[in-house]
Amino acid sequence: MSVLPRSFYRRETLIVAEEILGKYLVRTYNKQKLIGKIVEVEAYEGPLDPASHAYRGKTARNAVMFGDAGFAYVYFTYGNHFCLNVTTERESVAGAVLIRALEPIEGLEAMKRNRGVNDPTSLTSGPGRLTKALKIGRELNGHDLTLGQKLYLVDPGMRQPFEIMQTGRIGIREAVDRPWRFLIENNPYVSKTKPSLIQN
DNA sequence: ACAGCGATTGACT
DNA sequence: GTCAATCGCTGTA
Repeated sequence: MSVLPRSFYRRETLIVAEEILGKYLVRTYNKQKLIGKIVEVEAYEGPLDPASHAYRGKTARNAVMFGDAGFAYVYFTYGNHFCLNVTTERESVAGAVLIRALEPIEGLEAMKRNRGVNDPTSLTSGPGRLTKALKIGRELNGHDLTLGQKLYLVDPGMRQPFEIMQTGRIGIREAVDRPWRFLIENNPYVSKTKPSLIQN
C-alpha cells in the first residue's frame, strides 16, 4: 500500500483519469482511516476544455488547477456540496481529475454517521456524497496528496481485474460529447445519474 | 456593486 | 419526472 508519488499525477489528465480507477483514497480523521476505492472519475483540462473551471484562465478559485500535480482541488458548489479533484499535468498547465464515486473499503460506520444513511451503495456514490462521508472540505483545498497525511492516494497492489467504461461527463453544458467520464463497469458504487449523451 | 448560476443532492408529485 | 436548497465565485458595470 504505497502512497502514489508526484510522477503518477504529473502526466496527461486523460491518462491519470483512467489509471486512477481502482486506487484507494485514504482520509485520516480523528485518528481513524476512512478508505474508499475510486470507481468513477471525470477528466477536466485547461483552456481548451469549455467544461473546465480553468477554461477562462486562472482565478482565485481554480488556482490549484494551474499549480503542480498531486494536490487536492476542493471547491464548493450549489451552496451545499464540496467536490474533490486531484491535480494533473506539470506546473502552470491546468488539469484535474474529479473523483465522482468510491466503493467504501474501511471506516464504514464513520461514513454512515457523516452521511446519515446506512445503505453502502448510497454512502459515497456521488462527488458531493463522498466528500461528506470522508469529511473533505475547503480546508483541504491545495493539500499535498503525496505526504501520506490527512488525505492521500495509495496503490492497493494486487486486485481483481476490471473493465473500464467511458461516457460523457455529468452535469455540464459544454463539450458533453467528450467521453471523459471513466468508471469501473458493473460496479454497484458508481453514481446513478446518467450522462446527457450516452456514448457507445 | 450585484445579478446569475453552478463538475449536486434529496424530497416530493 | 420536477424542483428547491443555499452560498460564494464570476462576469459585467
